[in-house]
Amino acid sequence: MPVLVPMPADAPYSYSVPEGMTVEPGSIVRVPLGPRLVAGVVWDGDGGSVNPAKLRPIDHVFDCPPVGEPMRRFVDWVAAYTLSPPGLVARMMLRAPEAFDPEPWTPGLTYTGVDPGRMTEARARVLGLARDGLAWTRSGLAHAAGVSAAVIDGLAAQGAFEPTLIPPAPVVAAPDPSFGAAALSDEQQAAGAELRAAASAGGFGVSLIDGVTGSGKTEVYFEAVAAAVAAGRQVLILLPEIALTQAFLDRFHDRFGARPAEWHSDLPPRTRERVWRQVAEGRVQVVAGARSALFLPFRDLGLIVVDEEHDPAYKQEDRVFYNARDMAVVRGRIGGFPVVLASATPSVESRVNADQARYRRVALRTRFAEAALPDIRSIDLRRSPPARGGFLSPPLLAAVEATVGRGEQALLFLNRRGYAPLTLCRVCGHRFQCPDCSAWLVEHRFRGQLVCHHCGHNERRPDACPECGTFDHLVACGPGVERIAEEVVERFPQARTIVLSSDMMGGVRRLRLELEAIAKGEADIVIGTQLVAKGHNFPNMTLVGVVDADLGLANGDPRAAERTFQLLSQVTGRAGRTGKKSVGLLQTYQPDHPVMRALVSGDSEAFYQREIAERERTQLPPFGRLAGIVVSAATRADAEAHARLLRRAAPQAVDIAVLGPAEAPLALVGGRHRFRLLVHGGRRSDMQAYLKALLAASPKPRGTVRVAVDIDPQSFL
DNA sequence: AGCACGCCGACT
DNA sequence: GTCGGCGTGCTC
Repeated sequence: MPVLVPMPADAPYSYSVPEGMTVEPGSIVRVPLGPRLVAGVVWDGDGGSVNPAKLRPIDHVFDCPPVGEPMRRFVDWVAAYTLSPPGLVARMMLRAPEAFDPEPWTPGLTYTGVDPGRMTEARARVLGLARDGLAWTRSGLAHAAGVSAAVIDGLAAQGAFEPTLIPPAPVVAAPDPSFGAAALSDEQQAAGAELRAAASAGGFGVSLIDGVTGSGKTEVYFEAVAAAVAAGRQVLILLPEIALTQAFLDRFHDRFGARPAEWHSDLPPRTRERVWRQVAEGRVQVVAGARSALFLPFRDLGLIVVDEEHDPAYKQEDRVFYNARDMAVVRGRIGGFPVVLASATPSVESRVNADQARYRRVALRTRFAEAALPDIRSIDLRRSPPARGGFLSPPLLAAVEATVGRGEQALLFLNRRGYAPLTLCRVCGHRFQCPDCSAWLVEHRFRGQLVCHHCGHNERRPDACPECGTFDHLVACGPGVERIAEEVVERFPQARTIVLSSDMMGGVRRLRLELEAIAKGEADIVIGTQLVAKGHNFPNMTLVGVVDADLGLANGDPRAAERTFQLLSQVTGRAGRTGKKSVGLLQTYQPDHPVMRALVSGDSEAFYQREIAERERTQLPPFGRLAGIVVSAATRADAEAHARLLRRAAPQAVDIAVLGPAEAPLALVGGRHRFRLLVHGGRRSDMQAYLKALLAASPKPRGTVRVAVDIDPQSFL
C-alpha cells in the first residue's frame, strides 16, 4: 500500500498490510520509518515497484475518518505546483498528532433515583441538580451545587449515582444561519444575494468582493457563509493573522449566535487536537483560521472565504512555499465549490482575474452607516522639512497638537521597529553590521541593544566604536518608532503616548491589553508599526500621520508600489471609523508618485489601471507567464553563486531576471540568504516541468541550497 | 524532516 | 583518553 510519510520523499512509500487489517486511500496510519514510528496517510495508486524485501508492515490504523478524495487531490496538486515533495504537504495536514485517536469520553455520573439514607442540606442541593437525569462530571456537579466532591462520593457510595461516560463536547456551538441577520443596505443586499446564489448553486467559481473601507464586506460574505451553513456544508474563513482579530470573532457571533472554531499556530495543543478531530468528523461547521487551516481535513467543505485577500501574510515561505489565497482557489476548484475573496485593496493579481472575467467582481461603492473615510493629504518634505534632528514636519506636528487639543487621538505610523535602523561612528565611519547577515543592526534604545531584524542576532550597544575605539561618537541614523516616540514626548510632554510594536515586551497578551486601552481612550498619541494597520477599531482616532510614506517603495520588489498602497490605505483607514471628521497625512519626498496621488485623490481605480498596465508592459507578475524561484543558501555568496548558475543553465529562449536590491539579498529568513529570481518564458502549462528540468540541470554549489516556486495565480485558471 | 553514523578539537 | 561539533546519507 502506498503511504505518504511526513518527510520529503518525492513519492509515497510502500508498506505491506498485515493479515486482518483493512485500509483504504485516506486512512491515517502509523508506519515504521527508519528507527521510529510516524503517522502517514494511505495514498492512491499501486505503490510502485519496490523491492518486496524492503516492505515493512503498517503498524496501526487510527480510528479516524479517512482523508477525503478532494483533500488528497489537493495535496497532490499543491506538491506538484510548488515543486515540493508531497510528503511535506501531507505533513501540514497531519499537524495534530494526538487527534488521530478518538477523543476520550469523560467519566460522569447520572442520578439513579435511589435516595441516600440520611438527607443533608448539601446532599439535597446536589440531588436537586442531578434530578434532571443528565450526566454530570464529579467536579462539575460539586461546583454547581457549591459542595465539596466528598459529598458526591458519599452519595455515589450509597447508590444515588451510577457511573456513565460523557461524549466529548463540541468545540464550538452550531452556527445558526438565521440568528442575527443584519439590516443590510440595498447595495449590500444585492451583493449578498449574488453570493448567496453562487453559494447555493454550488459549483466552482470565484467572487472578488472589492469594497471601500467601511462598506460592510464582512456582512456581505456572511450571507454566503449563511447559505453554505444552511445547506449543511462546512465553511472555512481565512484571515491573515487571526490571533489578534478578536473583533472578527465577535462579529461572527453576533451574526450566527455562536463562535467559529479558531485555527492558528498558537492554539493550545489540546484545543488544536479537538478542532482538528471535529473538523475531520464534520462536527465543526465553520472554521476561522490562518493560512494553515487550508490543510485541515474537512469532511465536506462547501465554501472558502479569504478575507483581506491581498495580505502578504497569506504567503508561507518556508518548507512548502505557497500563497493560501491562490491555494484556496485551487481547493475550491478541486472541491467544486465557490470561493470568495474580499479586500478593500485587492491584489493586482485578483483585479486582473476579475477584469478578465475569470472572477466575478462584486464591487461595494458606498460606505455603510456613518463611517467616513479620512481626508488624506500629502506633506511634501522638501518644502516642509522637519526641524534639525527631528522626523516630524511642522504641519504634522500642528495637526497632532490640534487633534490632542480636541481630546481626540492621533496615530503616527512608521513601519520600522527600534530606535534607529543604522548606527555609525562619526570618527571612522564604521557601520554596525550583522555578523551573520549583510543587514545593518537596528538600535533598540529601550533595551540598550543592537539587533538584526533578519536573523534575530543581538548584541549590547557599546559606548566606544569597535573599529577605532573612540568613545561617545556613535550616531544613530534614521528613525524607528522608539525615536519617533522620543520626539513626541519631547514635543507633547503632557500627552499620554504609547508605542505599539511587535517586539513589545509582554508579547501578544500585553499587546491586546494595550489595544483595548487605546480603544477606551487611555492614550492620546499612538506610535505604531505595521500591526496597527490590522482590523482594530479606535473610535476616537481622527488623525493618522504616516512618518515615512516612501518607505517600502524602493526595494526592488515588483509589488512594492502595490504593497505600499495597500498598507497605507489600511493604516489611514484606522481614522474616522465612527464618522468623526478625520485626516490622514502622508510625509513624503515624492508627492507625485502614483501611490501618493491615488491615496490623496481616493481614486484607487486609476492606480490599479496604471499598475496593471505597468506590470503588463514590464512582464512582471501576474503577466508574462512568470514563476519565481527563491534561491536560499547559508551565505550570501552561496546564494549569489547558485543564482548565477541557475541563470546560466537556463536555455536562451528563457529570460531569468534577478530582482532584489544590489546592496543586500532580497531577504534573509531563518539565517539563510535568499534571492528571488523571476523566470519568464515557456508555455504556462509547462512551467513546472520547465522549472524542474532547470533545477535538475543547474549544478549545485557547495552548501545546501533550497529552491521554491512563487505562485503565479493565472497558471491554474 | 529526523536521526544515525563519522571524523577532528577542548575538556572531566 | 572521551564529549561533541555538524557534514553526509538513508528512510518503503
